[in-house]
Amino acid sequence: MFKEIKEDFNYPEMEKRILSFWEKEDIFHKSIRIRKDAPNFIFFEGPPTANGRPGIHHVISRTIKDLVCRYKTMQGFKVERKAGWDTHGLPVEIEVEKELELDSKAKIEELGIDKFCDQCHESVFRYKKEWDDLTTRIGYWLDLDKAYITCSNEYIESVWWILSQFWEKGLIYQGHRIVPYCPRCGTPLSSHEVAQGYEEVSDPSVYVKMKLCDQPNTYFLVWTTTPWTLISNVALAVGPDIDYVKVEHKGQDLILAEALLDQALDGGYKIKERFKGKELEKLKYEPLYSFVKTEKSKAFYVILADFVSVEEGTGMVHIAPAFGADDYEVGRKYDLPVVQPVDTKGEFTDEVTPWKGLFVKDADESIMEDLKKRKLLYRKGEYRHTYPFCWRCESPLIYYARKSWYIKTTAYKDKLLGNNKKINWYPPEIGSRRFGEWLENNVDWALSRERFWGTPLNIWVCDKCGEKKSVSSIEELLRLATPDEFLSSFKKCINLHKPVIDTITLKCSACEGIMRRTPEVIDCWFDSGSMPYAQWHYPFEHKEDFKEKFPAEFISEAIDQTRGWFYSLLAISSFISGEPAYKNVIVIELIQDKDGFKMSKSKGNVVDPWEVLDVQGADALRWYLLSVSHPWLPTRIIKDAITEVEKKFLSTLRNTYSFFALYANIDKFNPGEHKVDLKDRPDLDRWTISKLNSLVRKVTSGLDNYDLTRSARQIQEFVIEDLSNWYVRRSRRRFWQSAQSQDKISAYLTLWESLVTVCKLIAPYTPFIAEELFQELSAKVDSGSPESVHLTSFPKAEERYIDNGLEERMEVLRKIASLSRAARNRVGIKIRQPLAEILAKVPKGMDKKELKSLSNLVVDEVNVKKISFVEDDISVTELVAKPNFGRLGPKFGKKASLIAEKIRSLGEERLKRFKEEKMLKLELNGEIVELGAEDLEIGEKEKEGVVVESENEYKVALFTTLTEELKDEGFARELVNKIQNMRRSAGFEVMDRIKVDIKTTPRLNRAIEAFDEYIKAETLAKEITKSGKKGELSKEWDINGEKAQISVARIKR
RNA sequence: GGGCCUAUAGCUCAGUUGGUUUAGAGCGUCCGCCUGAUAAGCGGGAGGUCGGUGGUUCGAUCCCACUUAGGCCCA
Repeated sequence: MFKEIKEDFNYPEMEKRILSFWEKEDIFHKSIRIRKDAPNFIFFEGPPTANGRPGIHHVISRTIKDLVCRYKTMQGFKVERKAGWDTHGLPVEIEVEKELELDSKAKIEELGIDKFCDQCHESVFRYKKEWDDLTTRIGYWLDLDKAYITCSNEYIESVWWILSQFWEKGLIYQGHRIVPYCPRCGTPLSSHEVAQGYEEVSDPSVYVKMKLCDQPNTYFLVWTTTPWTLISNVALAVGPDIDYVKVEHKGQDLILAEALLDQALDGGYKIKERFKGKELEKLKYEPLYSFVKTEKSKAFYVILADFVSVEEGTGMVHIAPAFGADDYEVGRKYDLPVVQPVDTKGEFTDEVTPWKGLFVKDADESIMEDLKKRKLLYRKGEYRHTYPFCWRCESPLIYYARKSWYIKTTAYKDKLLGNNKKINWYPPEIGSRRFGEWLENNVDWALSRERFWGTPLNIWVCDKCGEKKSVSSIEELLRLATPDEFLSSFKKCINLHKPVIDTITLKCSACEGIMRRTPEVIDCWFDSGSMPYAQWHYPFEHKEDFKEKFPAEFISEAIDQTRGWFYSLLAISSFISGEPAYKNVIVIELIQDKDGFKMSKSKGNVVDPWEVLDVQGADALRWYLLSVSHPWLPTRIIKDAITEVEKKFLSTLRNTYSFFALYANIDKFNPGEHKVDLKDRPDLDRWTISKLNSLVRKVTSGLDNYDLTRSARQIQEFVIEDLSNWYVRRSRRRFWQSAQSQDKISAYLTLWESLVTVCKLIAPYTPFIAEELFQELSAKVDSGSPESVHLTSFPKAEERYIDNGLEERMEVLRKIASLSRAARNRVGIKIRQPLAEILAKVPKGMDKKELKSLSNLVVDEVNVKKISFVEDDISVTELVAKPNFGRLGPKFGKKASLIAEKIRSLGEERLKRFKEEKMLKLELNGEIVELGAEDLEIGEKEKEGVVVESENEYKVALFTTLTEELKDEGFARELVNKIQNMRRSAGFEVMDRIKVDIKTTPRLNRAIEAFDEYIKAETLAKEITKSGKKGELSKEWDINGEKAQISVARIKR
């Protein structure tokens, strides 16, 4: 028996049942085990950070990963899926800082770095269970037990090894990095943190004069909004191609950009000279301040920079490399000194005598005062702009140079670009545009972070001679370590994290001094980018695993990873292995709320995945996410739309199965016991199987090209339109017939084969319903069937079953059926009333004989006696002409109405000719009148007794004249319908035999006599009497205008 | 501020890479059909200045420029 689907069917409940089946039978691992000798399909799991709750946006990436892995498994690959956890990084620290109410680095140090890191470690795993639950619930098959964890000693050791490889090649160096820095918290902020704290403020806007060395009474006019950085000025930048002028103004010569003259200067001026920016290069000027001893030859001259614009200021940009990223970059190019007389609290150092100890921004006023006194201040005002503030303490941030370690990725930029070209990006433009263009502008990777919870940078520096050592393994660390009490306790319990690792010192190989670890940890993107190696603890263990499982065939993450994981994987693998770490990548856009806004806790528009999973279920959510829009387009999550998906697709599939189960159970039909060759099945069945195989072909090629959405839509289209709405609907009577004919068996087999194949096609998408139906349709009835749909092979398209001509002809017929229904609809003749004939015009070139053989389907569907096909236009309409009075009136005056009458009476022939010639001559009382194209409109009118509907190349003419015979049949159909309704409302069983009594008019009686057998067969009636005696149920009806009292009663067997 | 993505019916999306006729689906809505898949199924109608403005062109939803809104990344 096939399980019939109950009315209270509940998706989440079904899914949970399937989950426990998978778990009990270990289907996931079986699916890998049965492929143990198969070729690998390598998948890398991008590690999520488990210190926050998983959201609905995680469901989409996990669904896509799961889908591809399941598909490839069914395609015959061994697909191992090792889970991973990203555990380090600033977000974790911030979370813990909040929990422990710490608001600065000093507070963390006060608490103890060891305690802080312990807390971070714990925090990272706090939500792991929730992640595991969600992962399992949505059906994402992942090896959670074998997960790699980025904060484990093994993982860190691999990362160290990778870092030491960079070091060996001289690709790690120390420089400065300009970071947004909070002087109160004493910490740099990540860009994410900075973005949270922009506010609009007023800052000073000052124009300062800087005197040229070699020209008397001549000044550069310079603009800035941060006067305090003028103390650290070392150069002036101009745009090489910008036009500059020297003007005479208030008794002095000033140099500035021509475009900004009127904006910058107060009052009149006279232009004395013009030059391009590049002509100014190397011109020396006198420094404003010299608190910091700087070699004069190395600074205080004009440099060229592309970032200079003429949008505001003077086109002369003041350069202080310690306080601006652009400044620093261009400073490196010109080898400018980094002057930084500001301490970590944001206060001037002792060198800056007048303002020492003052917070830099508080010195602005006084500095401007000083410049004014020295007559170097041209003008000051206010400037409104957005400026970043610390999200924690609201102090203004300053851009500040910090010592930082870099990886010289620019040294192998060409390799990165070349490797990027080897990656298939979905969609491709991410690879070529967003990612590719960004790679073109690659800058060295700022590796270090001045934080606590991260992989410690493996570089030790000698106190005495500055010698540096990059430690590549734990073994090497222990070998080189200074033997002391710290080392002995370290050996007992290896912990590579801060602060323990900082207690380990090394002997300097150069000078016998003591080497201490540089205090920084590394960017956590380096951790995750190392996963191809570190997940295997390579090269210390699993060398074979690594060799087999690199690079990944496929990864998929959200678009915010472009500069994150997508880059770090590429940057590390390009150096270590010379290849990209992944060959195919699906980039996912972010999930938005129902109004297209991004979800955020503060907006309160976050959708909890469990709300959906507990109501609509995982399959509905998965199908929604994949079918509704391409992963790389922003997808809105709308709960009602998920319900729609469930109703539309999943329920249609379920109903189709249910239909099969209902009749198969009645007939005790076992698909394994029957066989009908395809060539012996009716056209409709061969069409269905052809469509099915076409579908398999399309879906396979879509999935092979990672086009998941298109394939989903094609499956949906097949199930709803072809299988349910055409095959089942047109075949219902075949299942209903009582004899076990070959036709009936064909119908069963065709539907069964289609359903089983669909189960396999959707198994990667909606693994639960696929399993549920497969269990019933195959696992239970077929002893040779695998125990789970996920252990089967993906269907292969049987090309020999695909009959394009047949598919095309069916399309034509469906079109005709649809037009015929529209025609009936328009004249209000219901389907139950048979009509004599339709005449159908089909596109040229269609084989009318072949069409004819299929046409019984339409004859039945639209209830006509005959259908004829023609290629030429159907002559069931006639042309009619309508006079255009708007034109005729002015043109002919009084004669207009006469002409109009003539126009109306024009014959078909003349109108046709007019249509071609666009001109017409009429004779009017012996006078010839000439009419143009716009004087009359030509329309079409249906001939009497015919209704025409048309669309594009199709046209259908329905003949509506009713003969008495047709009326008889209409009555009979009407009676059958009423009797059936009565059977059901009386609660009779499907197979019950009945007797019918109809007391009615002579006209209806005639019809009953004519269709006696038909009525009895349709309603399972043994006899039809006319006594008027009431049965179990009696009712008065109006049958097409004839009164009738119908009674039904069961016949006891 | 810079780069990139998105915008088509009330809603969710196709499509237009190749320029011209009537821009298509589903849901919703209205009307109707079917009736042993029935708490199911089917059809039809209405609904669009293809985000806005300007340009190129004989002709633009599509190409170009600008612009608005949303998103991502970077400053």
